[in-house]
Amino acid sequence: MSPAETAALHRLEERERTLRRGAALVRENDAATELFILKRGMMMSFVILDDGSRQILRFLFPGDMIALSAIAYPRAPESVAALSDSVVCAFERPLLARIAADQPRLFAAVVALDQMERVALTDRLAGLGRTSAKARVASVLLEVRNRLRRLDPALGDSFVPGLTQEEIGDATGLTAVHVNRMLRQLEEERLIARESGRVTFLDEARLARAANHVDRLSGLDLSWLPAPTAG
Amino acid sequence: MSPAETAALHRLEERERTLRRGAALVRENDAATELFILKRGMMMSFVILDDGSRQILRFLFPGDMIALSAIAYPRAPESVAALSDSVVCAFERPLLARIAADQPRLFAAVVALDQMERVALTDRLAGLGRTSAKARVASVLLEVRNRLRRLDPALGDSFVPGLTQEEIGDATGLTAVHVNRMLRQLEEERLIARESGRVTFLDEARLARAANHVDRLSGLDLSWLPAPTAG
DNA sequence: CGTTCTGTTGATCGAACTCAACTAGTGTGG
DNA sequence: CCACACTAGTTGAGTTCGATCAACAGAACG
Repeated sequence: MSPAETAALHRLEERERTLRRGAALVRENDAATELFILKRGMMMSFVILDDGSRQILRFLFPGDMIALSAIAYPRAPESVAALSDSVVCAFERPLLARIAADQPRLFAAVVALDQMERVALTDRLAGLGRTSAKARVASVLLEVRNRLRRLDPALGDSFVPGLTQEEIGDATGLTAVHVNRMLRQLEEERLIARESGRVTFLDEARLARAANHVDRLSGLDLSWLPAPTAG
Repeated sequence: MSPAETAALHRLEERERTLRRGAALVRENDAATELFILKRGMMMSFVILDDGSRQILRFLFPGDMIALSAIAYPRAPESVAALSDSVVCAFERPLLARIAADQPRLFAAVVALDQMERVALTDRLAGLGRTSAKARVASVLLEVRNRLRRLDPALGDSFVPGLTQEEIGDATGLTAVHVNRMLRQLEEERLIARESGRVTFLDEARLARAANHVDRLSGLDLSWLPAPTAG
């Protein structure tokens, strides 16, 4: 990465904001002039339907870009709230425009990251449409563990998801009661173990199979991007 | 739009390819070096799960960009096939890179379009997770009509979806049998009428309510984009 | 030290699936 | 030109998965 690109990235991270668990960062239909990068903690984006039910669209981890849809929409299409105490960096829309103009390679990388998220979204869509409740719950566990491990490569088979069963339900389109039964079933089948909020994968291969899990980790390919611009 | 931008757009549309109904354009895991713009016809992107079931991720209409995920992934994460006889324009990845570098404003517009599609995807996700079978079927009908109307503003309440009930089922996570029953129910409730493949909306307001439909048409906001570059 | 949140468990209900049979339209090859 | 096959749609009967309702236990918390 060139010095100019590094500088541009740092400019995005000047203004920090702290959020407590449960706090809202963006509300649906808010005017969308700000974008964010999650610095620390875990957040979620979601929508509330007419009948009051909630669908969690995405879990957010440090490094994730929040509210990129502000590129196209004047109002936020989804809400964002903190699942744990979190820190975000806020920046204004025009700053991104300047990057698009001055640092095309950097902007293309942002777009590429967004594509990865889009693919994750389609995987989730396929899961919701076509897999069993047990598979969806297993899938959330795998996703969270994998994201956490990207932050701490030393993380093994044991971790604390930091999600309530209701939150897992809202992500998978299930009720909290049924999530509970599915977790219990995964436990009975010796795929996972649980103790006070901590989950341990006992047989990850079998769990991945039960979840219909597709591994997309096979490295990105950004080689086709334009060469770095000078200075 | 500046002349240079127009020229760049035309360069994307030099190579045309024709597809018959049912023909595959991209297969999951294909090497992804090409991108496409749909010129005429209707297509779909989908994935096939381990158990053989299909989840349709997105219906594609003229003007839509196909396989933008090639920006990030070396292999296609989803398949694309023609729902009717179609024409696409193919171009190579590096051509998009050149646009990113030389026409930042144009590239940002591409990104904005992609965001719109991302939002549509999240709306679909919420529908799959949290709405009834009837709502999902109604939602597909509304979506297809609205997209068709964007191409032909004269289109009224009567149209030919050009989808089989099985395809509607694969888009909504339902079986073809149940889609049939839901269509019949919408008919009995006098929300729609059907005759030999043609669908007529009898009470669009009530249909939209039944579908939990969110209208995102409220204009885009691209005003913050950088100024056009010279020539 | 009550109140609230989260998790657990049982009983019952209902939406959507599965399986099966049948019809109508559309080719299509002999 | 017809017989056969194939696709798409329709309908009924029975089953199942996950929702709903309800009750309670423990932890967290002000």
